[in-house]
Amino acid sequence: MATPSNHTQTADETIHGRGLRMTDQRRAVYDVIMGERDHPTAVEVFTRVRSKVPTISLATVYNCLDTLTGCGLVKTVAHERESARYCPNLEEHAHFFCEACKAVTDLPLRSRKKPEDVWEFPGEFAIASHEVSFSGTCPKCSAKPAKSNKR
Amino acid sequence: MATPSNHTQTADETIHGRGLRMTDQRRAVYDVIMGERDHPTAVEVFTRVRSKVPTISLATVYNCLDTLTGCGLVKTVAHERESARYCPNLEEHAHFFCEACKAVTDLPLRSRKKPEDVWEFPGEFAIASHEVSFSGTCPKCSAKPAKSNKR
DNA sequence: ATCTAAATAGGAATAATTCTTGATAAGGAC
DNA sequence: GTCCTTATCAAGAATTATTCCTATTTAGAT
Repeated sequence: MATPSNHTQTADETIHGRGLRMTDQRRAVYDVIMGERDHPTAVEVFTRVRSKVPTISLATVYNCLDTLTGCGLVKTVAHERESARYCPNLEEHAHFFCEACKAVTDLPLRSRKKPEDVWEFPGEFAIASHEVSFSGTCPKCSAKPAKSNKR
Repeated sequence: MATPSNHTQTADETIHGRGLRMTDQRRAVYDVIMGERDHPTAVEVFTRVRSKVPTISLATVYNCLDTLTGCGLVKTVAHERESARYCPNLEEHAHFFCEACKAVTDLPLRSRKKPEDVWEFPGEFAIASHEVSFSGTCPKCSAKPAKSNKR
């Protein structure tokens, strides 16, 4: 029982449940994503993981991210044509992308609301998933005196 | 006044309004997108436009698409990490991507509904735009006896 | 300790898009 | 109409993110 870390335990179980192994690389990638909840890109994950596992390759980071998302431990966030980002929040939520500071904020679903209530489906569509992203200016950047961004 | 075509006129005006020219290439690209409302990719547009302007290059198609979206005549549709698609529907709407037949369907906003009502914004976010995409199976594909897709 | 399949590192390959550059063309000044 | 300026174009090179390939390593089972 020697100080078991709470979430890693469950992740181990999930991975083993799929007949896969929790390797150092996978754990390090998972810990990076759980650690800073700032939606890093694969390259950002790579950079951070290197401090723990200096020999890891970018390809392995991509592999680990695939495995983790395949197991449902991490979610991929796509926004326009930018690099994919990774998110540890498994609750249903949307994302806000600040055009000024590039920060990504999670937007939880309001209680009792469903995305299907807002758009009209012309027929019997079977919804498997959805992705919602807002862009604009976040509170922090709105407050600032315009931030020398444009120009 | 000799038989003015309805939408092209407005597009011309919009483009001229920005100090740009309505060239053969731009018109051809615009007409392709307005013609078949099936959300083609840049390469698909390129292929179709070639029948009208056989010397056009893919780079020019990309340039024209940029110009048209910049003028607000066409909208870009991003879905996961796939090629961008282009859409002539300027009304606020979401998209449904059928995983079986790859068709993209426009989903109009229900009246008096707003996407902001569904997700919670933790602070004063200034929303400039949003993109919403659903994936799953469209009515046509749901009806079929499973379609030999997987496998 | 040995064996087998999974996983990794590293680099090559791919796909979509953007950039660069010299040539072409359109609209306005004269 | 001719000249000039600037926008636009075509073609291919370059870039970026991601995936693929393969020999080597490793974990877990026997």
